[in-house]
Amino acid sequence: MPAKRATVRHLRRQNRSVLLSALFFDGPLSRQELSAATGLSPATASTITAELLDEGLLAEAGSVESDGGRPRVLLRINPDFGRVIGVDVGETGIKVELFDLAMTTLATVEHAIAPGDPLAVSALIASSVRDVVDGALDNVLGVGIGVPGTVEQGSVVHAQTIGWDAVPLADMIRAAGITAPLFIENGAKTQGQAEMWFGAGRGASHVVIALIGSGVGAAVVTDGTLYRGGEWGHTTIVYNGRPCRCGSRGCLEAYAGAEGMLDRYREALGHDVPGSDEQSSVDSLLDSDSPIALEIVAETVGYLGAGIANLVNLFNPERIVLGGWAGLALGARELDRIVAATSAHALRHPYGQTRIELGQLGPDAVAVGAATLPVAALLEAGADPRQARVVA
Amino acid sequence: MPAKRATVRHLRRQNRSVLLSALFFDGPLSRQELSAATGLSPATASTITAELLDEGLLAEAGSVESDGGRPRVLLRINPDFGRVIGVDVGETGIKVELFDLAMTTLATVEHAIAPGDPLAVSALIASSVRDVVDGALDNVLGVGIGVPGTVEQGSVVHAQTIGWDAVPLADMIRAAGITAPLFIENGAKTQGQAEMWFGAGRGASHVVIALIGSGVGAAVVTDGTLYRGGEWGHTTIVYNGRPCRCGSRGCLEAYAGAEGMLDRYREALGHDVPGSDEQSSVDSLLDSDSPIALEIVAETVGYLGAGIANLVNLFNPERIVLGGWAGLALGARELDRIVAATSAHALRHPYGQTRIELGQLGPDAVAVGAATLPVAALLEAGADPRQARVVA
DNA sequence: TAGGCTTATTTTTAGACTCGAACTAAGCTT
DNA sequence: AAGCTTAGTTCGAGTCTAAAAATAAGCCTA
Repeated sequence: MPAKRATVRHLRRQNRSVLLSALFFDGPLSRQELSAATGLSPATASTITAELLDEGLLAEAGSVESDGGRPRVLLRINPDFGRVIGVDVGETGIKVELFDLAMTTLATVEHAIAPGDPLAVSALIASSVRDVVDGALDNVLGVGIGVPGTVEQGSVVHAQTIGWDAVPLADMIRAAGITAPLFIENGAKTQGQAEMWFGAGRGASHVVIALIGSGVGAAVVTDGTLYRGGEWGHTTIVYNGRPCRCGSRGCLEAYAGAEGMLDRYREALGHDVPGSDEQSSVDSLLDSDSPIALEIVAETVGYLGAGIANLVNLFNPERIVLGGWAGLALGARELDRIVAATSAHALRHPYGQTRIELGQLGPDAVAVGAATLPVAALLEAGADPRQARVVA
Repeated sequence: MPAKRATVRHLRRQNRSVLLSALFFDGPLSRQELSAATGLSPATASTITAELLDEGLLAEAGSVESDGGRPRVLLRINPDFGRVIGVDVGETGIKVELFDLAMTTLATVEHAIAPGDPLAVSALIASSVRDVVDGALDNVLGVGIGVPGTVEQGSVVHAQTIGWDAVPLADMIRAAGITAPLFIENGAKTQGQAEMWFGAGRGASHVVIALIGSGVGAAVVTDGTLYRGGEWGHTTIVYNGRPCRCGSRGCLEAYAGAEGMLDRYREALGHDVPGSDEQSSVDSLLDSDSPIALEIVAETVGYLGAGIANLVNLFNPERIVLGGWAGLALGARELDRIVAATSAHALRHPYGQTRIELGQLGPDAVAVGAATLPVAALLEAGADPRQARVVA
């Protein structure tokens, strides 16, 4: 039942959408190039661009001389048509960033948060949003918010690690006076979206972005669209294995997550791991030459390889992107062995079609990815003229 | 980059498609009901049905009297517009079935095959297709073929269990004189498709169909569309566990597949399992009251639950359909315990949104599912009039 | 410096399509 | 038989894309 009736208006929306997307992703293009890139006739490309220019969504971006012929006028998305905001709600703090439509960072604000107080957090988000736009909220096309948990109907958040249970975040932020459209999504997915648009996922359409931090998550892209689920970390990989904080046993996260890795290290050592915080502890583990540390790292690589192999077998991706702070730290030193471990566990055929790469964006990508949500909505709706704001 | 330009012609195709789909899935409908069901205006519903009636794709199906008003004329897909054929290529034999567009079985042919001889099999498929239509090949809209392996570009088959490596099956069948359009797909997926259209998956749009036979596979439906991959059986569930026939260790299949289950039973018993074939051996295991058998079954339920939980966590389906001959045999006796084991391993939240059910179709569903492939193509393309055959 | 040439856009025109409104068809009730 | 009710069709308006023709804007050459 996904098929939906189409009316003549949908045509224009759809074609506006492909045209806008072509411009967003493939930089400034002339009308002619646009026509070629989208498959639209030059006539249609022309009328649509005229419309979009008129609405202020597009802007001219110089022209390219030719050797004997009318020069092409380049067009691009007008970066100043509106602003988008990305919010990264982490386990210990929030980060709010303001972007223009070229995704250039214009302002950033960070605050620490205490766990378990959604009301305070939503108020903090609202005030930070106001700070970052300096009061000019009417120019904001939307606010994307990445949260460390699952999101229902785009508005209700369940985030165990910060003690949120069925928090109606969208309503709360609106109640705090933010009227711009809100887009709430799992942080792993916003980070995955960022890698897809601007990082290691560019150009591919079947990708798994594996995110390894304190916990373990994954974002799955199939046929170019980001998939909803993705609780890869709580996939059983050792039946009846180590207890996991989720209540089950033998989850991948309990072995390959930073916390699980350090727990195992601690047990093997018989004492605490050096390092002031989790991140430096992981570094010290990875950099240690002691046999115990080497063994723990080798084991981790093995478990991670098996976990990645599961993704390869299930999703048959053309690319696997290894990200997350712990994933990047481990991958920077051990990528070859991770690849080998994956190969040992995966089916030959899907494995032969995939490539494992390191993520290109740091964990800050959560906010960028969150900010892409309103942009994606804009591109997808073809910036429906019926919703377009009048630009004075 | 998935977005594609739209022309005014696509409109009609799309609307023909939704209208045809409504009729296919929701039985005979009047034009008025069609208009309501599809969202099309009565005018458009009328002109499109007129067109389709004219082309022979639709037929009238009586009328419904009303209390004081013009009676509604019911329309349905003309079952005799064309025939479709479903082929089930199994590990020991093939089955070829002929259907009309109401998916009524009109003829069936079965043959045994020897493994490792693609040429003979393709010739056998071709001759069986000819047999089943009694020479009337020009009436056939398409032949769907379910194979026990992976399919590339819809034509090249890799099927380890019958010794096929990169077999260009489509070309071979065409070379054997079958000119009808061919649709080749993994058998687990065709079976899943059958459950979606006619079985336990009806009406849902996020479903995982778990198929447990000698081996283990899954078909994943997201947002109403069947996903490509799905090598669930070779997902690591016991790190460094039992060797699997795929070459890796600890795969789910080595524990929850019929073969793996019987292997473990055999080891525990210390001697062979009673039963003339795999299927009867499984029955005897499931029906036995011996402590060893009970223990093996309980273990299997546990592994299977963990495997299903992985699917729940990863895909967040609204429904899990347990199928395959061994899955049905096990599920018929142990569904409650399978549900409990799944619950023990899955995250509470996605688990709360899912329901586990038994498949409603037997393993014969492979052929039916295969036959749905050309039907799906017909519905999806809206039976493009430019491709429609002229019906004398 | 004026034509000619080349390439890029815009205008014009034709054709396809959906929708709303008016209209016709086909039954039942009184 | 007139009126009522519901089903389906026809017509006109409006939207949209594509192909073709026209125009714009440069370079090159004589």
